Amino acid sequence: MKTIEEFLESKNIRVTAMRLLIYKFLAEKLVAVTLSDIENAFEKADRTTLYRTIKTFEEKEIVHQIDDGTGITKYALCEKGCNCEIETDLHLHFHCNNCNETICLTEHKIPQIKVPDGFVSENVNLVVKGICDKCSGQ
Amino acid sequence: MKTIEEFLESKNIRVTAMRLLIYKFLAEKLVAVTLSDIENAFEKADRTTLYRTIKTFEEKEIVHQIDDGTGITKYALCEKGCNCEIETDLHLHFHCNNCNETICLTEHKIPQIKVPDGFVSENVNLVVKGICDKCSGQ
DNA sequence: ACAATAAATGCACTTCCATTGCATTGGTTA
DNA sequence: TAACCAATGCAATGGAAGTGCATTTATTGT
Ligand SMILES: [Mn+2]
Ligand SMILES: [Mn+2]
Ligand SMILES: [Zn+2]
Ligand SMILES: [Zn+2]
Repeated sequence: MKTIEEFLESKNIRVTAMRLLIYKFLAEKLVAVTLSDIENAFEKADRTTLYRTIKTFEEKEIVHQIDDGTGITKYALCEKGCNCEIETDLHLHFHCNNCNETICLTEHKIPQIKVPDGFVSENVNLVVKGICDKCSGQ
Repeated sequence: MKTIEEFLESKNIRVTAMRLLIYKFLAEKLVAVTLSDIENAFEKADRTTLYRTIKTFEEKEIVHQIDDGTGITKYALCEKGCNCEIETDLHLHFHCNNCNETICLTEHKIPQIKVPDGFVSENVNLVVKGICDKCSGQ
């Protein structure tokens, strides 16, 4: 079991106090978060630092960005099977219309989508909207 | 063959000069447009009017909104088979990474997506990105 | 240990798009 | 014609993303 420090270093991410905190914050969250969510969790920190930290995580491919259609970019830690570095083979995302939370369905792969002749598919964004398990009352 | 005026009235949209112009603009476009696109096409008109016109068209369900992941909302006229009033049965959209245009693939229905137990799927946003037929050089 | 260097952070500012309040215009109806 | 309501125009706001630059902090070489 690697420590978080070792993990970050293995991804060529310099370890700082702020980065550790943000990583832990993301790790204990079960849902995708916005920059504002992180901002609210760390009121003392500057927004730019949080922004650049998440961008660093994204570049180093330990976080992926999610466009769930709300207009606000969300982020989540990449998990085993996430494969976000590969443009194909992305998992799908679920956005709850009730609680407004967005979660990765890592194990749910996006089916092969047929496109008309002449079109070349490079990657796919698939967001299912509806009611999540917590909100569906069961 | 209904006139545009008759069509708008049948949808409970009051006919104005501006609305006719915008409707025709959308109708002759083969791709989804942004508010800025409309703005550039009608420099004399105020941005707010264009904005509210497109929102009216959306409410009255003759236009649907497209989130193609560029961060800028796009709009396109609903066509036969569009069914955008019904939350299910949406068609897919294609965004070209080369020319940056987004088009409706109205005839391409979104396959049924399985979600885990407890989750209820209400609708789906599916955007395929890649190279369009014009840009793929054929 | 110290100086030189590079990276991370903080602050201010900007840009872009979406959206709203309110005054004005214009068209419809009694 | 007067009254009314919808459409339009102008101005301002707000939210989110992104950037320039100064400062602090960490790393490296001597
Ligand atoms: Mn995900
Ligand atoms: Mn469409
Ligand atoms: Zn929910
Ligand atoms: Zn193209």
